[in-house]
Amino acid sequence: MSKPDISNAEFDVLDVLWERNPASASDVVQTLSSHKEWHEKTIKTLLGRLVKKGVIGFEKQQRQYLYYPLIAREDYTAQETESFVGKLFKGKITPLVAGFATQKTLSKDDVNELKALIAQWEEDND
Amino acid sequence: MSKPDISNAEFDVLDVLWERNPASASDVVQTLSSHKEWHEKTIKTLLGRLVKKGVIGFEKQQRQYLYYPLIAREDYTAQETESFVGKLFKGKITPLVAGFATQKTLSKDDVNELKALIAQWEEDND
DNA sequence: AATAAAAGACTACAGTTGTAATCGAAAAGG
DNA sequence: CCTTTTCGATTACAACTGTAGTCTTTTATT
Repeated sequence: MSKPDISNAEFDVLDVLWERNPASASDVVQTLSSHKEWHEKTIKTLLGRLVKKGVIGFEKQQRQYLYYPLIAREDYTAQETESFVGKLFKGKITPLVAGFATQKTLSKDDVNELKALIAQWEEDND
Repeated sequence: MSKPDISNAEFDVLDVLWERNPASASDVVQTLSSHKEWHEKTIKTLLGRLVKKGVIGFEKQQRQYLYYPLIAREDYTAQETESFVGKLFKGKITPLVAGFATQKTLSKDDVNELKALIAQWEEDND
């Protein structure tokens, strides 16, 4: 049951499928062509690897395959976030946010969103 | 000038040096022995790789080397955080915190710390 | 002094990753 | 029908990783 490791390149492909699903290999190639200079073959390889890892599935449509994700983006991000925060911040988000704040400068909107989030939390558990 | 990639195993070694520095190879072996079942040779290899990557340095003390980090943990975490948040949350921390909150449940203390952080921010930039 | 233990250097080796090229079958074009 | 294009499948191949083992040189030990 261990989460299959998804490499960086694989992630970019998977991310396309999370946005637009199902999609054929050439759909993915098209979508990625705007911001990546990857050869078509490279993308096909990555799709194949994701299939082998059980991260995405496909169904044949005539000769082409239509691919789709087998895991939800939220689940993936939740897991990754947990391990990331665990690894670098002893599992606490506050220092992450603090560090982020000092370096990236939060916008007023960001801060308001955070406040709203906290207010919501306090309303839920009091 | 590209930040050298630090692998997971390498990170664990580096993390020891961030806590206790300078340290000899056997110091690191000792420290890691409590929570990792790594062979001494493995750790030596990792130290060597970190040196080659320019992530840590050392100075000879008689026959042994004393290793020390060449990059600050804060700098490393800042960079990693930025790329992590950029990759998974379009660069916004709020959704990260939100996702974290729904899954990991924040403690009252966590929330208070966040509030303090925000209050501080608002005081600084108003 | 002879030998064993210990340190770092070098070597090993399979699995993963990035980045494709080639191969065989099928479909589309002429 | 024969040729070219297009799919997916298979193969390639070097760099990076995890995980040590061997070699050489020192320094303890007996």
